[in-house]
Amino acid sequence: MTTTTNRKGSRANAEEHGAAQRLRILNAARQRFIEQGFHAATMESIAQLAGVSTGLSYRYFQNKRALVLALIEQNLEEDQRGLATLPASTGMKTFVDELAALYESGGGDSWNAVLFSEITAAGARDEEIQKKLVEAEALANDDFVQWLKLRDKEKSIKRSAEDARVRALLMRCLFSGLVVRSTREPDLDLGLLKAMLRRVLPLVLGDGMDNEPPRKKT
Amino acid sequence: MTTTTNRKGSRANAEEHGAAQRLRILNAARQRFIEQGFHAATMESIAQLAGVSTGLSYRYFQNKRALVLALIEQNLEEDQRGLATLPASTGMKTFVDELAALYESGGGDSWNAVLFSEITAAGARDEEIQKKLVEAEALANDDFVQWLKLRDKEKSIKRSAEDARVRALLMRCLFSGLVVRSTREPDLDLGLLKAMLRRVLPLVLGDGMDNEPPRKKT
Amino acid sequence: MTTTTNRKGSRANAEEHGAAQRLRILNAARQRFIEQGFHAATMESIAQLAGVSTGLSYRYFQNKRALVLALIEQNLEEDQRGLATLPASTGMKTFVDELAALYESGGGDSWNAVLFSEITAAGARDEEIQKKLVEAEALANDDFVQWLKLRDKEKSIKRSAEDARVRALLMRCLFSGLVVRSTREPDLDLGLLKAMLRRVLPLVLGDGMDNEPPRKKT
Amino acid sequence: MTTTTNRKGSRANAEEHGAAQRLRILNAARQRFIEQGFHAATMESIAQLAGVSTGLSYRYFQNKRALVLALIEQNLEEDQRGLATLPASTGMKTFVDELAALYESGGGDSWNAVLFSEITAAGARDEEIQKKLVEAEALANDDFVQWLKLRDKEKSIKRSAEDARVRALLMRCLFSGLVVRSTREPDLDLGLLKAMLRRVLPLVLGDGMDNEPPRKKT
DNA sequence: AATGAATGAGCCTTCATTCAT
DNA sequence: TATGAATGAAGGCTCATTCAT
Repeated sequence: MTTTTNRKGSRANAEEHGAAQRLRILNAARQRFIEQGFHAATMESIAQLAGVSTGLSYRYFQNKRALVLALIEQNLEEDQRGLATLPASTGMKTFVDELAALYESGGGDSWNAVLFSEITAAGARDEEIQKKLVEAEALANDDFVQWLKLRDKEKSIKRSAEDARVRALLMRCLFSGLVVRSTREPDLDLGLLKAMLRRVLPLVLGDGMDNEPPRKKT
Repeated sequence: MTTTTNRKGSRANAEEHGAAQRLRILNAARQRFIEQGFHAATMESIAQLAGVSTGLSYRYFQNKRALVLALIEQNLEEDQRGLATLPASTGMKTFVDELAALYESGGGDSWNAVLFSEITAAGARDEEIQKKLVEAEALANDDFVQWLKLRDKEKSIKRSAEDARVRALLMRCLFSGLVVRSTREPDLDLGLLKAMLRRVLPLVLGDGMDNEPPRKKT
Repeated sequence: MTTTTNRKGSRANAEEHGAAQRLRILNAARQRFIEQGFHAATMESIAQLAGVSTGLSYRYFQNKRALVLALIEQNLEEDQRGLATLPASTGMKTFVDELAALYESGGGDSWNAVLFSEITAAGARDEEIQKKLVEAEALANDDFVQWLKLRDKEKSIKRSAEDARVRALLMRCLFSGLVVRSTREPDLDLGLLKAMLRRVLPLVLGDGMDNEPPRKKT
Repeated sequence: MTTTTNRKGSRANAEEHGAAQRLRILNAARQRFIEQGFHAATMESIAQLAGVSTGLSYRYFQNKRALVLALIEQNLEEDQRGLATLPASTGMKTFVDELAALYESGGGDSWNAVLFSEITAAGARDEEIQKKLVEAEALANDDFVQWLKLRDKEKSIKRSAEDARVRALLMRCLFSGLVVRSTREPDLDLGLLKAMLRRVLPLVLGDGMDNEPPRKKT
């Protein structure tokens, strides 16, 4: 217990406390949504898991939907953090292993397969969620494009700006596809998966690739 | 009131009638699930759209969940029908165009993006749905593997049995990924999408590919 | 139990049944609103009193507010029925007695003092209720103006059209005032009340009144 | 922070401060009750408007109901103040204009039409409120009776003691009726209203009136 | 086979009130 | 005196499912 003697400290503590509460509720929501889905998870069970009263949850989140919006943000932040700490020199082998691990664990945390589908579905029925979702995806995509460009530069590979966007798109499709498939083909042979990844990831990472073929106009 | 003269005819008519009713209810459910999601769509609105009473719906489907199970089956059948009529000689250009169209339309009918996510999410909370889903995916996957093998044979390409499975897996990941992304990146530049597909589809179709690299043991 | 042999009869019964249900719920609502007020009366207690389930109430009334709207209509209808059966020849003595009785009983049924205030207050916070209320009042006012004119005609009294409106307004103010006062001065000496009425009602009924003074422009 | 040098001064300051706080809270409650009604107005919004914390409100008023009780008192005091400053010589014209203005403004402040109905309704559900309300009405009535008597004396009119009570009752009924009608007939033609008042107010003020008719026994 | 009225459990949300600081 | 975080009970409303007809 930090005891502070001045108001500023006290207020800072209150803010910290509030942020911590908020996070606990949000994490509880994440867990319950994953376990039971958005509709089946009740606000009461979320509050209970967070160790607060139902009413208090509504001080931190306007309503149940606001939890989804906050989760989207949280996911984006975690993605960005993850990418920021991924060395540009990361080799294919690492990707193969990490993607396989992702598959095996059902999408990890921020890409949890069930949550991913729940949020996608929720977006279809709620304009605000959809808007937030599209925005977050765009930002995440930009981040990955930047990462690819940085990687090219480090490896002294010259490629067109569009090329990075094409590769990022492929990566994101693969990624999303893997996440979804992890629930629909949970018993997939990981060896098969890795073989697939080893075949397709070079297209994403671009190592030793020929110059991309010319793009046709739409 | 249709008057039938013999019992057999009458029963046959009745069965036909019943099957038609069932189908109308199922289609209504599909439409409502797509429009409003599984939870928001009420049994009453589904029955209304189908032109029957609420009570009658329960003669054809034991409960709301049964509608999801039936939809999974319906999707599988439509996939199978689609693959059965897809010539083994189909070239990459066709695939590129069809996948782009799929993206643009949000996943078409049996792969409707919203329904797809709804069902994925539903599977996470319902063992029976999950079981059915996994089964259907396995069958659909086998079908595609067969199609690839047939294609290789027609083109007189010799490949290992596993190679087809690897390529099928890639295709399914791509497919699922595209469906999901169509809701999360609805404004994606279709030219970019096609460029991506032109780059990756050769890996699936295997035309002009080098021999696949040796697979490591898991 | 009336047994009907044809569909029409059956449907008619269903409609009758529905109307009866609706009425029972509405009357239950009236009673509970009077006893407990609009906010304190719960939908459950209303349904219970009506002998139906909570859910069924919502088949007949979209929401709690709709009960208020229906009550306003019901009140208007009862007022109109009451006025329609009030002989134009009704003398002052009858009015005095009836108004005193009204006071003593707290406003009777359609003018129940508590309900009256509840609805007035509700109107202040709900535009739709307010609109309905104003409409109903205007209609009720017109009715009373007509009644006064009819009375004048029967008594062969010639008065300006505006005169009837002035007297109707006075009557309505008195009426509303009495209703409200019946809760705020419940122990009022009825003799005093009657004395007051005997003094002011001639102005309303116009018997033996001088010609009204000329009206100034606003 | 005001620094006071002696205890007495300090306590006096504190008391003043407390009274001011109390008044600010009460006025905030009045405003919110008028805007939103008794139930819709939350203690938090009242405190906020008063510029104090929720918890502090409970130091000045035991609970939400206590605010209503205090408002009834406040209204009574304002009425008494108003009457005390109303010259006994006030003529009918002034009354007509002031009552019309009252109508137009929805009852002014202490007789605000919405608050008036809210409080009336609240009294029906709460014995303590009802008691206070009846008491306040009796006092206000007495005041008006006194005022009428004073007026008679100034005009050297001799009337029975009961006569003043009859006229006071009429006035209060008119008053209450006008207040209520101002919400139920907000678009009333003010000319009509004034015509009505000019006709009925002589009965209240008693100027040039014949001796009242003999009163019958109840 | 067909209807749709009826049920009732359950969820989201609000808010008067309390209390640790 | 003052704060505002926290509680928790309760209410409006929905909807899957049943059942009398």
